[in-house]
Amino acid sequence: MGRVMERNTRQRGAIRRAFQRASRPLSTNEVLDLARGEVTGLGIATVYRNIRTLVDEDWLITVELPGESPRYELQGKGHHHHFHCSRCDRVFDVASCTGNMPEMIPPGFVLDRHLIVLGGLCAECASAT
Amino acid sequence: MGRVMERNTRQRGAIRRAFQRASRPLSTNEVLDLARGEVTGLGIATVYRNIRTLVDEDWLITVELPGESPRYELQGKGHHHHFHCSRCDRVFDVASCTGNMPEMIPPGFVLDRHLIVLGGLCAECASAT
DNA sequence: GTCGTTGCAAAGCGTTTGCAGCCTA
DNA sequence: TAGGCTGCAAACGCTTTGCAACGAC
Repeated sequence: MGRVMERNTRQRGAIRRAFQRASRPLSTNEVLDLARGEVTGLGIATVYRNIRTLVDEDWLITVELPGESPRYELQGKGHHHHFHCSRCDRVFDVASCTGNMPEMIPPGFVLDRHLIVLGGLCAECASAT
Repeated sequence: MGRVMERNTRQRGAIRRAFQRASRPLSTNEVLDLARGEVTGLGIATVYRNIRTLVDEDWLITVELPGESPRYELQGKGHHHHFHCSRCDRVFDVASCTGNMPEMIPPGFVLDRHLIVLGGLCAECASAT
């Protein structure tokens, strides 16, 4: 019994800070770029391993998007959805939810989750047109 | 100029029929399994190549789901969304749409698409519990 | 000193591509 | 018969894993 102590390495600290500073979900490569600002030579395998660990311990949640590699963001933001910018490829949080999902399902089906992904241009890319 | 004639091979015919008979979006492997019923020895590369061709000529549309490999279905079904069964992994069409997406986006963002994915158990899996 | 963690390189896995032979038109 | 199409195997890109060295506690 008893969980093994988790160690605080420079790498793990840099990865955690990348998420804490970001206001949006990050991809593995975005984390690698951000964390390399602190830890040069940081390996991609270390980023993958730490993200998995942080998801396992519920510090991060996985944000799955259609046709995209997963993003990750801090746990505890409550129910929300996401917006994917087709120009810069970044993902942003969207606060509200339209509700009335249950009306949409066929008879006999049991609904236990729903996901909404919006797409288009983020404010930055839209104004840069 | 002028497009090159497309040939009707046994393989392509079997792949087309798999989609015509299915009432739901199919994955590459589902297509392989179904089409192999007609064409033994059918190669997976042929399935990938034909699906790509059929999407390019708008005979099929791509159904992208978060964290899943893409499914494909016949073009021309109009606006609808999808339900993913977490037990059998099959995907089903869902007819209606809740609307009021535009209200959800942050200021400055330009919305050009939205996607809703419902999840849970399909009628078959739910009744088999 | 222990043993969790890291970087590197190799292994996996699903998808794509090169190629020689096949087969439709 | 031309050239699009197919099956096989190799190549790809992304993610995971094996391993010896490293370093947090």
